[in-house]
Formats: sequence, structure tokens, C-alpha cells
Amino acid sequence: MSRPTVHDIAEEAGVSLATVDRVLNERPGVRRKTMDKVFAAADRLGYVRDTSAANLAKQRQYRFAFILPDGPSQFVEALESTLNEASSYHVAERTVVETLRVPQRDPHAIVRTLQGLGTEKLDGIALMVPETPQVRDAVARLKDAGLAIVALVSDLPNSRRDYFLGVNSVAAGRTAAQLMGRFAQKPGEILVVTNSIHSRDSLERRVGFDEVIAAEFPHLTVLPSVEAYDDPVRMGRILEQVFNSREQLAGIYSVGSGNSALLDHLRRHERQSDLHVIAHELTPATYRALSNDEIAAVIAHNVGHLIRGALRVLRALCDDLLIYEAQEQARIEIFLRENLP
Amino acid sequence: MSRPTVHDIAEEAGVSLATVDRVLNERPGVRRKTMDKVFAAADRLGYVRDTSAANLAKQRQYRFAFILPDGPSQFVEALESTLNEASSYHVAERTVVETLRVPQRDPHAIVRTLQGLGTEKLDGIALMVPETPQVRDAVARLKDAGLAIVALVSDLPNSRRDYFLGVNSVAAGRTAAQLMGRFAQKPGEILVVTNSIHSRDSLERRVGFDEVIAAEFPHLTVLPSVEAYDDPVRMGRILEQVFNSREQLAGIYSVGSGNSALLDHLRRHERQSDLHVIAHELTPATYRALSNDEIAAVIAHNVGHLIRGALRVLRALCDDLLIYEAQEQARIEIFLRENLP
DNA sequence: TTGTAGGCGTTATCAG
DNA sequence: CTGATAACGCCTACAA
Repeated sequence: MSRPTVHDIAEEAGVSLATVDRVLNERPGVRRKTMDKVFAAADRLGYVRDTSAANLAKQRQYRFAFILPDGPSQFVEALESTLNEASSYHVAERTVVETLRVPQRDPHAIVRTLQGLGTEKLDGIALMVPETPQVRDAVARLKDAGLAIVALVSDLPNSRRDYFLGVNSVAAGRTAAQLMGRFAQKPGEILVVTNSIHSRDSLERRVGFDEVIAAEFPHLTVLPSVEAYDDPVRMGRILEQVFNSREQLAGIYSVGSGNSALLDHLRRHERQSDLHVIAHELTPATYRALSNDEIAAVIAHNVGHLIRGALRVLRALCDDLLIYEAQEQARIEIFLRENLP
Repeated sequence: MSRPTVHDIAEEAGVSLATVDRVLNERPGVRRKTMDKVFAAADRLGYVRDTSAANLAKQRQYRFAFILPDGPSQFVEALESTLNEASSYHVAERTVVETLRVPQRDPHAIVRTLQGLGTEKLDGIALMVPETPQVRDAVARLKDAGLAIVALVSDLPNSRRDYFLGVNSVAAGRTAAQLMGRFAQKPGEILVVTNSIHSRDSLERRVGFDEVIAAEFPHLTVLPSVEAYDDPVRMGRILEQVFNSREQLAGIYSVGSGNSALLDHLRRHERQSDLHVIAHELTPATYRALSNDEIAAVIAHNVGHLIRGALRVLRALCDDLLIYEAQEQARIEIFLRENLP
């Protein structure tokens, strides 16, 4: 009829409630034989634990820290504000989160932050940082301390992280290329703009982009990446120069998630009507630019899905429950003006 | 420190637990004055109910029915299988669902099903059916019986449904048009194929599609919709005829979610290499066609998100909790070969 | 090694 | 109208 409970198991196995609990939670001090009896009874009855009742009894609190890059980024801001929203909403889920910003390019500072985290006061960590040997080591130490670790947006494939939530950057780059190739049908050159050529994501996107353009759109030539280090003045100079020297500019691919400088420049200057701009991440800046037809398409993470997924996965990891992979799988979203949310 | 409980309120207000409960759950039989005391204490303390404890005490079960169209549709099958998956996973959430298929074109059969539902045994209903006066009436009766009602995929805007989960079909059509216009840059004609011209969604998509093509891509001409009534033979004949008579065919827009007949035909016949096909919904058929470059793009619902959203919204409605609109907002997804999941 | 009793935050059933 | 008191399914002392 209704779901079996620990009482039912106790009765079925002919032991007390406490013993059932000990067995089910793999606590020591139970004879082998008793354990077997209990397990047998449990799966004869098809028992599955009621997590919320358990959490109620335990007064469980999930304490998570999110480590995000500092510096001005509308994408990161979106992540953070979604996180705040979600965590106030998820107070019901017994989850408390704190957010920390770390300097992206300083592995030692990142490590220092991770060390200073107070592993006693924490159950899990979601982090969006570039993978370096130092970070890998720090992750290993955090794992040793028993924390659940989720890599966010940017994977740490060679670390001991438990899970990665984010899109495949190569595929994201390939998607950008597919759109660019189909939009820009006349022969021409594609300018690739980035703010940090050293970021793994930017690199991977670029790789994917080049693959597809080379294989399927031979009428397009991809120019070497130009890097602007988030500096609007520098960006302005570079664009000026490119627009003057390149007659055949067919498109601009902004690989980094920082687009403001590029967009400001484009907005201020006359440009050909058939210059196709593709950028990453849906932020206030790209939203506005898409609305105004200043850019043609945006390739993006679903920020809300990502954050809620991180929270769900961290909780699942803590309770070692199974993760609902199909749900957590991050999709590469494409936005045009017409399908803006 | 930790969250205030009913005990805290009881103490603060100087009444018993039972009274606090009565007030908080708006049960009758409490003096005005006592109510005020309790409410005052509650929000002085910043009380928020612990839903899972409440559900535990109530032994609450959410019993939902999903009404989906019958007939062969990979999209509907995806919905149903996702629902089964989710509901087995959500046994933890005290939710049981049953699925019913109804004939899409027979309002009376739909109503009969809705009537025969046993409102006593149900807390809510999600339904994907065309809006007719009969359906509106049935929805009204179900609301009168106290059920939560969510429209799925296809809205019932003039009914008393509580919520709609699905994308805006006009916007979906506009999105398709934007892609079509940018992909098909040479002058030509667009064939619009549908399986049921009477469906509101198909109509709305077509409207959106035409708006954007007319406004932004004057080099394209959209032909009148051809309807195939899910009949592959008929579809074959129509396509044959179109391919022979139309020299300038630049694209095909499949507005209905049934694509198999079209895809089979395309696969069997030689076709121009620059014929751009755009379809709706990600199903095994469209997935395969996208992978093989037989179609250029798919506009889709996120089936998993939709189903989980319906479940969440129905639960929230039952407990009249607030709905997390930002999370539930269905997005119009775009798939190319490169960003297939 | 095992069992008993009480509590987590809420609701429900009794009396009074 | 109001207040004890006992559930709900699970966990955790403490005792045996």
C-alpha cells in the first residue's frame, strides 16, 4: 500500500528500530548476521528512505560555498544573483550558501581562499576557476576533508572534483561557427575577439569554431584572435584598426564572455549592415544588443539551471544519492532576437 | 539562530500549539483576537513553515493526472516517458501521477475523460488538449471540485486553468522565421507543412513565421500551408508535386510536431543541397535528421524542464505556495547539429 | 551487540 | 473556542 518504513523493516526482520537504523546507515556495532537479516527485510519490502523525514530528524543543514571569479563580469553577476535568489528560495531545502570571489589569474590567491574555507563548517563547494596544478592540489585536500566538489562552467577534469556542470566549450564554439557559417554566406574574414586568451574555455571555443569553419565553410577565413584584456580603450583601437584594414570583414566572434567594450564600440561606429556578430552568454549587455539587432546570436549557459543544478548535485553528493544526469546535463542555448526570454 | 517553529510562536503569543496551527492553517473556531495575536507573533518571529515536516505529519500525497493527446507522436511519447522517469524519481516527493491519452480532435471524448477522472482521488491535472468551449467548461468544473489545473504546451487562456507551461507559439514561429531568413539568402519560396491545420499551436507558429518573413526577409515568399493529416502517402504526393512545380524552393518549414513522413520523403529523394528545413520539437526523428544534416534547425520545448515544472507547479498550487516564475518560464530552444544534447 | 524512549516541526484527535 | 497529547518517518542519546 503505502511505502514501507523502518518500523516495517524492524518487524519483518524481528529486530528493533535502532538496529535497523544502524544497519541502514552503516553504523558499526551490529553482527554480520543481523545486518543480513535487516538488509534482506529492507529489500524484500522495497524500502526507500524518506530523505526529508531523515533530514528533519537530523536537523540537517547543507552548507555550501560558491567560489566565483572576481572582476567585472555580467555573466558572473548573473550567476551570483541567481544563486542568492535560489538560496533564499531554498531555505526550505535546509541549504545555506556563501559566495566568495577570487582573482581569476592568481592561482595562489585561489588556493589561499580554498584553504581558508573552514572545512569543518562546510559540506560542499562549487567552483568556477581555471584549472592549475595548485587548484588541483587544493581540490584534493578538500576532498580529503570530506567535502563534495562541483566544478561550475569551467571543468577541472584532472582534479578530484565530483561533478562538472557546464557546457562543452568545444561544442559551444562549434555551434557558434555553424551559425556564423550559415549567416555569413559571402566570402570574407571573421574577427575573433577575446578578453583573456589564456582561459581554457576561450581556447576551447576557438578550437571548436575553427574546426567547423574550416570543414564546412571554406569561404570564410578566421583571423588570429585579438585580445583586449577587458580594456575598452585598447579594444577600441584594435577594432578601429581592423575595420580600416580589412575590407572583407564578414563577422565578429566574441569568444570571451566580456562583450561590453565590443558592443559599445560597435554601437558608436557606422558598420556594414551585413556584419554578423556572435557572442557568448546572455547578460544585460548581450540581451540589449540582441534586441537591437546589434548582434545576431548568443550562445549561452542557462544560468538558473546551472545554479539549481549545482545545489541539487551538491546535496545529492552529500547524501550520496544518485544524480539525475539527464536533468543536470547543461545544454548549449542559442538566442536570437526572436526567442529572448 | 535557527528558524522559528510553531512552538516559538505558541510561546510568543501565549497560546497553545493547536491554536497556532489552527490560525496558521486558517481553520475555523478561533477568536479574532487570538488570531491576531498569533499572526503578529508569527511575523514578528519571521516564521516560515517547514513544508517537509508538514507533509510528513499530514502524510500528504500529491495525486496528479496528466492528460496527453493520443495518436502517434514522438513528442508526446517523449513527454510521457520523461513523466514516468520523473515520477519514479519523485516518489520521494510524495507524488503519484497517472497518464491518460485522449483523442485530440474529439472534444467530447476529452470531456468524458475529464469527467470520469474521480476528482476525489486527485489533487491536480496537467493537460495538453486543444481549447474548445467543452474543454473550458470541463476545466471550470474541475476547478470547482478544487483541483489545480495546469495547461501544458498548448495554453487554455480563456479557461480557469491556474497556470500555463509551454512556449509562446507565435514567438516560436518567429524564431523559425528568423533562422530561415538568415539561412536562405537567395530569393525563393518557403513550403509550410503541417499535419493538423486546425491546431492552435500550428496556426500561431505560422502567424509568427509569416510576420517575420514579411517584415525582414522580403526575398522569401511563404506558400500556403499544405496539410498531410499524418498520412505519409498523401505527404509523399504533395511533396512530389511541390518539388516538381516549384523551381525556387528555398526552404521547408514543418510547423506541426509530426515530421516523420516529411523526413522520410526527403531522405528518399534527391534534393537541392541548399534547401533549408526547419522543424519543431526534438524527437528521435528530428535528432537523427539534424545529425545527418537533413534538416538545418529544430525549435523545441525542453521536455524534461516542462514535465518537472508541471509537477513543481502543481504541488505549489496545491499548497498554495508561490510559484518560482523565473524558473518555470519555458524557453524556446534552438538546436543545430552542433549543439545536440 | 541490541533495545527503549524521546525528539525533529508539523498536523490531527481528542477532551475540556 | 482552546489545550493536551499523540502521531508522521527517521535519528540519537542512553540503558541493558
